[in-house]
Amino acid sequence: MLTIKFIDENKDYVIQRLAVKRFNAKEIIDVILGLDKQRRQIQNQNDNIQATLNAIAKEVGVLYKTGKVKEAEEAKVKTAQLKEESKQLVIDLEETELNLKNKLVQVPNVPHITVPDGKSAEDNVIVRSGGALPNLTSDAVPHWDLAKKYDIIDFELGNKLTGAGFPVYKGKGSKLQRALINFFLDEGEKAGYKEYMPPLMVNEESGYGTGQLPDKEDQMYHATLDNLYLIPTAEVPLTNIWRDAIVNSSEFPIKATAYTPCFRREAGSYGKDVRGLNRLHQFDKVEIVQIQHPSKSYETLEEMVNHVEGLVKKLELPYRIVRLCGGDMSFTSALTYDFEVYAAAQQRWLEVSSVSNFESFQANRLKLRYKDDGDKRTNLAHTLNGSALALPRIVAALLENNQTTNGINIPEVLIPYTKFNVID
RNA sequence: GGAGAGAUGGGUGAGUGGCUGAAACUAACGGUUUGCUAAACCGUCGUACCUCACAAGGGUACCGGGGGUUCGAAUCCCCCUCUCUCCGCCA
Repeated sequence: MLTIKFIDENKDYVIQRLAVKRFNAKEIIDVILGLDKQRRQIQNQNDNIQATLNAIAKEVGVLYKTGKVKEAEEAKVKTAQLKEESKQLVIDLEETELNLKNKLVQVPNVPHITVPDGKSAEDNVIVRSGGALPNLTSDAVPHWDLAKKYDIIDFELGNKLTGAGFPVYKGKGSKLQRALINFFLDEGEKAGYKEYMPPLMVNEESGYGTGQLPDKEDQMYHATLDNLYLIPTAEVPLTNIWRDAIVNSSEFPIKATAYTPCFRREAGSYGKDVRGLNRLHQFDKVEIVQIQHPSKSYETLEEMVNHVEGLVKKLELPYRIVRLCGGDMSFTSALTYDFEVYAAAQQRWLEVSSVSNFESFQANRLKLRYKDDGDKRTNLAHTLNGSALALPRIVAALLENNQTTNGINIPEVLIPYTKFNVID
């Protein structure tokens, strides 16, 4: 959520930059600024009435104490009408605030100045790429066939236990998951991230805090009896740690990482996108989060991108980093880099990480503020997060790219974790 | 799940209808003094909104959340949430 102040002070810029996200902001911004003006007027009126009421109440107290009962009774009479007026104003105020908020949450984050114009994924800009594309033999097969051949991931068994999109990892497949998780967490720790193990279910407030609610409600599994949501990403519990917090800027950067399973309903997905590990309802991911001073958040974004790049490099996967264009960016992001790895048998680039700077968009909802030393004022912090990394598509690429006639080779860096060097 | 107790500012904790946005102590920060890993003393020390220059000043709201009684509520009443203790159940 953008702040009204920012919109007010940068109206033309906001309209112009939101056009890059294919969002026409002109009209809604006028409505927002109008509602805000109205809101201030109403509050001002009501404050004045309250002040009068408070004064009368004080007076009545004194009159009673000095035995002037008659005068006190007279003073009381005056309050009735003021209270009526105030009541109506409070109703108006609440309604106006609600309207205002409803409009405000419809406005996406303003894309950073470097975000390219564009409609869809076609218009994303490849920033850089690395790693060599493997030369597979002609009998190379996609990962879902390999999973079956070596009996390491069982999709049918998952169907039996739960349903589509809930695979069962077996034997070396299971150990590979564990290895990747530990590898990612260890790398995160080396880079200065503090490890957390958060709850996998969150309450409504947390859902609102990071923006999954209200609009992405149907993407989350909802335990209605207790009104809890299964997390779609560790970003939700991890970032909400700092909901309603005021930190001293000397604590920046705050760096947190967590491994969690992630649960996504993925309503509306179909076709080759959901084949095998490409898209699941439950998957494992290590997430990194940073909270940073606004003046340094873009340096931090670069640092996070470099961290993720280091991971795919160490896994020896062919990758490319793309800067998302306005049309392909998420609602909440100001700048996003996607990481894609090449799955050689499917001959597809698979998105494995998305690293974003949300600037103060998320912090505004979270009420995550900071204070500079010696300054009484609070400001909104900047939040950033990224996957480092999501497992399934990494596994898909590892299996497909490293297949040989003798089995699937494990990248060097993972062997200390898997304790085996080939899946056969 | 049953019974009871409780929820106050960074922490401890006072306050049961007006003089309380809230004592006291403590932590933190700034300063004075003395000087050796410190003490004493003084000062500052919640958030949001309105007015307004995001200054000073003024106003309003907030003592877990919501509603009510009253001229006036941290204080009384109702509902909810959470925490603690005991019992039950249990990895």
